[in-house]
Amino acid sequence: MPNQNLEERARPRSVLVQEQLTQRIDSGALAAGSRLPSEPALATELGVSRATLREALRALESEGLVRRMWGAGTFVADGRRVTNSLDANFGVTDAIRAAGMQAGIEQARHSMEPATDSEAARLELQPGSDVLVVERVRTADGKPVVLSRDILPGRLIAKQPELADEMLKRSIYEVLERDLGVVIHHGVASFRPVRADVTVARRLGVPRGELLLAIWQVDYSEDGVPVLSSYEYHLADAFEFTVLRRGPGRRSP
Amino acid sequence: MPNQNLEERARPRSVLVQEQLTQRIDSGALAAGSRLPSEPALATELGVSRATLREALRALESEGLVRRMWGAGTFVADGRRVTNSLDANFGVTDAIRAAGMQAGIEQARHSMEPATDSEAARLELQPGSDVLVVERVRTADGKPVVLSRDILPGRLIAKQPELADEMLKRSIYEVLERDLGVVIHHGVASFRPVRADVTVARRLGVPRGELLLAIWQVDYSEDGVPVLSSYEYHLADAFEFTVLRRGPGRRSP
DNA sequence: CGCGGCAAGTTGTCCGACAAGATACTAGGT
DNA sequence: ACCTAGTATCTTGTCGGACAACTTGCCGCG
Repeated sequence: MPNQNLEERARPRSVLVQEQLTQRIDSGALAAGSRLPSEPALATELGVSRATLREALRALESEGLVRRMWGAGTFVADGRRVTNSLDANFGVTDAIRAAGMQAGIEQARHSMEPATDSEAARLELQPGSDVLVVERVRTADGKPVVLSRDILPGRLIAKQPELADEMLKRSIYEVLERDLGVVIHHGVASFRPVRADVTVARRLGVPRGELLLAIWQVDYSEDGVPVLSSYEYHLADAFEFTVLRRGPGRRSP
Repeated sequence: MPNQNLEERARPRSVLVQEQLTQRIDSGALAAGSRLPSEPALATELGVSRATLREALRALESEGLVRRMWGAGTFVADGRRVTNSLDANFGVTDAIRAAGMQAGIEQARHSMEPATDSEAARLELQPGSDVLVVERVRTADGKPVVLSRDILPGRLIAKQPELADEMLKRSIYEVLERDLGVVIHHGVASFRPVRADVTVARRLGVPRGELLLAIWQVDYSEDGVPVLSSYEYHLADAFEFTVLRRGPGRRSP
C-alpha cells in the first residue's frame, strides 16, 4: 500500500519553485511578455540549483505559461489566461465565483445507496457497494443555474459520516481536500447539449425543453483512483465554457 | 524580428527525448502502469545525459503521461488516453477520424474579403485587412455533421493563393503545417449549446431548431501570433466531446 | 512465524563546466 | 557620415559526476 501522508508530505523542491513562479505570473509580478531573469540569477534568487530551476521551467513551458528561446531568454507567455476555463476551474463553485457571482446551494440532499453496475464500473468499485449520492441545485446570485448529482465511494466518508452534511453547504472538492486529504489530480469530462426534461426543468425552474449543457465526468486522485463521478445540467446561458487546447506540436510525417 | 526558420530548426534534445518517450507510450511499447527503466539506464539507452532525460520526464509528468515516485521509480500513468478529446484532437477532421468514420467535405467555398472589426481584433490585424474566409460542411461517412467557417489573415497565403483551393479539400491545419510551415501551438475554444437557425439548418440538412453545439475558437502559432479564427456548428449527436481537466494541485490556503 | 533493521536501488538535488544560439556593440571600410 | 561585418557577451542547452532523501525487499534475529 503506498505511503500517503495526509499531513506534511515532503514535496520536491522543483515543484515548490514551479508553484512560486506560477504565483508570480498569476499575481502579475511577472508581466506577460516580459523576460524572466537569467537562469543562474533566478536560481540564486530562489535558492536552488540551476538544474532544479530548469525542471520547474520545463514544467511551466509544458503548461504554456512561459516560452524559452535558446540563447535569448525565457519569457512569460502572452498569457491570455482564460478566466472560466473548463480546464482550470474545477467544480461549479469555482466557475460561478470566477464569473464574479455569488455561489449558493439549494434543494440539497444526500443519501447512501448501493451503486448501480455502471456507476460501480466508473468508480472501479464492487457492484452493489455503497456510494454517497449528493444532489444539489447550484445558484449564481440566487438564480438556479446548475443541477448536479455527485457520486462518491462510501468508504471515503465511512469514518466521518457527518461530512456528507458538509457537502450540502460547501464545494465537494473543498471537503475532499480539506477534510479528507484527497487531492484531485485530473478528471475526464464529457458534455453534449440536451433539452431539459420535465424533472430537470422543474428543479431548475425553467420551461420544459429549455437548452441545457449536460456534463458528466470522473475525477481521479493523485494515486489514479477514481473518487468522484458527477452529472451536471447547466443552463445554456449561465456560463460561457472555455477550453485551452494545447497544440499537437509537429505531427509525425 | 525573431528568427523563425521554416525548415530544419535545431530542436533541443530534451524535446526529442520527450517525443520518443511519448511515442513509446502511445504505441504501447511502454504499457500503462509499468515501470520505466531507471533514469541512468534510460539516459544511457537514449544517448543523453540524465539531466536532459529528467527535463523530458518532467514535461511528460506535467502532461500527465507518467507519474514519478521518489525512491520508487517512474511509472506510465494508468493512461485512460481519451480518444476524442477536445484537448488533443485539433480540428474536425481528426475528430471524425478518431471516431472511426470517413471525413469528407461538401459545399466548400472560399473568398477574400476585408475583416470585420471584431474579426480583426480577434486576429490582431488592422481593421479592414483582407482575410481568407473558408466555409465548409464536414461529413462523417457522407452525412453532414459540422458547418464550419474559418478565417485566416490574408497575408498568410499572399504568396501562394492556390493554397486556398487546397483548404477546400483538406484539413486547414494540415495545409497550415505542411505547405505554410505554420505549427499551431495552442488555441482557446469556447462553446455553448444553440438551436439551429434557418440558414444553418438548411446547410446541415436538419430541421430548424435542431440541437447544436456552437464552438468558436482562435488558434495561435508558436510565436503567439493568432493565425486562425473559426466558428463551428456541430450536430449534438455527431460526437461525444471530452475534455481532460488537469487538477488544480493543492490549493493555496 | 513475526518483526525489525539493513542494504540495494531509485529519484531529487547540487556543482561546475562547456557548447550552441541570439543579441548588442564595435571596428573597419565605403 | 553611414553601412557592414565581425566580435564580445549574454542567454539557454547539455554534460558528467557526486551526494542526499526516500522506497522497497531481503535477511537475520527474537
